[in-house]
Amino acid sequence: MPIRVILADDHLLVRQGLRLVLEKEHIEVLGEASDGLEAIRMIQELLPEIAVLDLDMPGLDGLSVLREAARVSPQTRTIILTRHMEEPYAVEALRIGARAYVLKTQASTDLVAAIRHVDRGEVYLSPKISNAVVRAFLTNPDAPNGKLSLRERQVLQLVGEGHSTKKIAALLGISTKTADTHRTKVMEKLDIHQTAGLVRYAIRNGLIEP
Amino acid sequence: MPIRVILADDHLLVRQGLRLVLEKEHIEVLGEASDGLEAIRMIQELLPEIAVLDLDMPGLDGLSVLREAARVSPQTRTIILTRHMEEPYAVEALRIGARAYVLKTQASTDLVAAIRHVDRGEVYLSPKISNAVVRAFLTNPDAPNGKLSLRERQVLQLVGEGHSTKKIAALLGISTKTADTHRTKVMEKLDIHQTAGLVRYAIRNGLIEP
DNA sequence: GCCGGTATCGGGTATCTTCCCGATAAGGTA
DNA sequence: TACCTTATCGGGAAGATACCCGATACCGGC
Repeated sequence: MPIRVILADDHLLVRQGLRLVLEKEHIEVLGEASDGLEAIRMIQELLPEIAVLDLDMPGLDGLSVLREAARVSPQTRTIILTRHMEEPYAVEALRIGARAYVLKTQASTDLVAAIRHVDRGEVYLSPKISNAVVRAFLTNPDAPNGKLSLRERQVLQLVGEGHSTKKIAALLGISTKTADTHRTKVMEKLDIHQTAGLVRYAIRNGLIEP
Repeated sequence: MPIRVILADDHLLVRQGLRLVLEKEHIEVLGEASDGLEAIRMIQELLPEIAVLDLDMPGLDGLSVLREAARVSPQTRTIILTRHMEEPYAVEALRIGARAYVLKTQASTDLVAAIRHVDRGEVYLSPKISNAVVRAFLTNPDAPNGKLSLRERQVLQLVGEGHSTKKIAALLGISTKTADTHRTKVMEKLDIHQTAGLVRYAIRNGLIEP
């Protein structure tokens, strides 16, 4: 039986290319998602062995999807696919439970290798990231980088994308008041007190694109 | 004789996926470049009919490659492949001489269509970008970037810096209502309708720092 | 001399933001 | 067990935003 995966990346062109790569290797692509929420729905419905998640997606980023995916389909293993070489991302991803971290700058064989390793229950890291991650784990076993909680980062990202609090609440499936609380918490923690400042912070920290 | 192209994108994984897509369509991929300088060397050596260039590349971005490519191989036609949907990028690219502008969020058939159109000497734009670009050309045939008046740019900059309308009015020595009118005008002209979007626009256009 | 763009100002309103106050529950840590 | 963080939800209020309507005035181009 072939390995069954879903692909989540906001670029259709990239998804279709990856699908060809994987199908050539007899890896079955059950579905494609263009944003985080769609990815979660798809994982919940299709229960794939493996989910390949882009780190930069509108609405919900890969790390947030990761956490939610573990809830709706614990047997699904996740692979983070990204252009970020900074190890904080990788460390955070692994901490949350990702089984592999693959750089988009690597060859497609790297993704295939990651899928095969993860399918066998192993953890896989792109060669270029390995050293940095191991070092990061050794030097700093706990304490990530951010003062913000995961939920707060999600809300911040959506604020940066221009969504209203009500819209954010709808996207995350929580009440407007809760979304507002998260937003307020973010402002308090960062000591930033207008939308414009939040947007600039989100851009500086790579949560969104300018 | 098949169409001969080179691919320039800093993500190997993406390049390899695209290569499969194109080869399936009997488009020959002469070479792949992972940065702007490599792309130029490759264009100079291989003289492809078409060069597919990512806009975000380390070292030299797609637009700069565009200019240089026209010098070293005038017969090579260029296609910009990007994740940016903002029309300023597209307008600038076309101004410099790109023959097509394809979004990564579109289907791979879109890139294939672009290559075929460009090979026939035509210009191709991703459907989602077309309207915006046409509008930009019609409403403003010249004028580099200045759709906004001086006063409007001042207000936009102050908005981006996080000031309230009242504060902006005070800083500029005008009434709150006037400042509000300018702000509204900016939103209308740019077709952006939340503060977050204005901030990102201001950053993209160098009005403020992230 | 008319038209378009810029700049100035105002009333009004629906929505959103920012910040108070409060609460419950789950989870890990000391 | 006691404590803290996180996440959830609510009422209320003051201010800001987004957009609707209107107006006057200057300036430059055709």
